[in-house]
Amino acid sequence: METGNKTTGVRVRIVLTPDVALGPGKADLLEGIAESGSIAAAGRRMKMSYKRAWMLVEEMNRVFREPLVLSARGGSKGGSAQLTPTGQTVLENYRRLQDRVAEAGQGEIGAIRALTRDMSDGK
Amino acid sequence: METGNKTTGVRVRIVLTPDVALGPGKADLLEGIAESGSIAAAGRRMKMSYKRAWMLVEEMNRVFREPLVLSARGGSKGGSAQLTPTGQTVLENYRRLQDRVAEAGQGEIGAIRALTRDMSDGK
DNA sequence: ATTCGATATGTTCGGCCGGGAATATCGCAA
DNA sequence: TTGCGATATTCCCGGCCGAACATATCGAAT
Repeated sequence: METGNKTTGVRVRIVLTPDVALGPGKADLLEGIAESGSIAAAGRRMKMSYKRAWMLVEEMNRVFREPLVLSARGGSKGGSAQLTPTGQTVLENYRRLQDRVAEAGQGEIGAIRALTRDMSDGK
Repeated sequence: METGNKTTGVRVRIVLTPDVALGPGKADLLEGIAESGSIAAAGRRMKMSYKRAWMLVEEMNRVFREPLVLSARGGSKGGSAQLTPTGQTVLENYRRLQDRVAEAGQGEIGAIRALTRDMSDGK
């Protein structure tokens, strides 16, 4: 289905500035916006408050040279949001990064997981 | 110098259980313990309170089948700590994972960074 | 003009996470 | 046997983060 699961596997974060990073959360948010055409809907989908979703979008739009998300107020639907070409590029590259990481690191990840205690056996 | 820098590049976290993960922080802590032979010293080195360092160690020792760190109280130096073979294996695999991720993802990471606004020149 | 739903933004409030201090315990060495 | 330094553990407290409310604003459609 979709990637970037939180409760298992590996998570990748690109540290862009000392206090701004791009990880699974923002990537999923971008994807949700692209699919739903709305910041609010994307936020609801991942059980995130609109305020927080909007703050993440605002943060992303700040750190990149061009905004990743364009939003519009008003209209028949009340408003809308969509990814810019830059936003699509960032999302695509992040998803590809996730895939490559999962593949390139499967040996090490497996080696580490094999040493963990829970699940795998009964309990 | 050393790996696993926090303020730049990419960070990898292996989610082991819904609320326990292995990331750069714990890896650096393991490395510090291996080098200093002390939880307290490793914590000081990375400006982390002893309490927090000890809690992280305790957490790691719990999620893995065998402890990653063995600690001893008393003695001429007051006490000591060292990595078990399992601990060394985990640390080695994590470091190798970091390297592989950095290499395998350099294209995507570069593509994303190239779109950011700040510091792209030397600095 | 009124309605509607989403964007945009401020404010408040509670939880919880981590730091710091305090305390106990251990074992070797002097 | 006393001292030392690190491990082990508890308690308190302030700060920060996010949730939840509360508004304000916009624009197309009715």
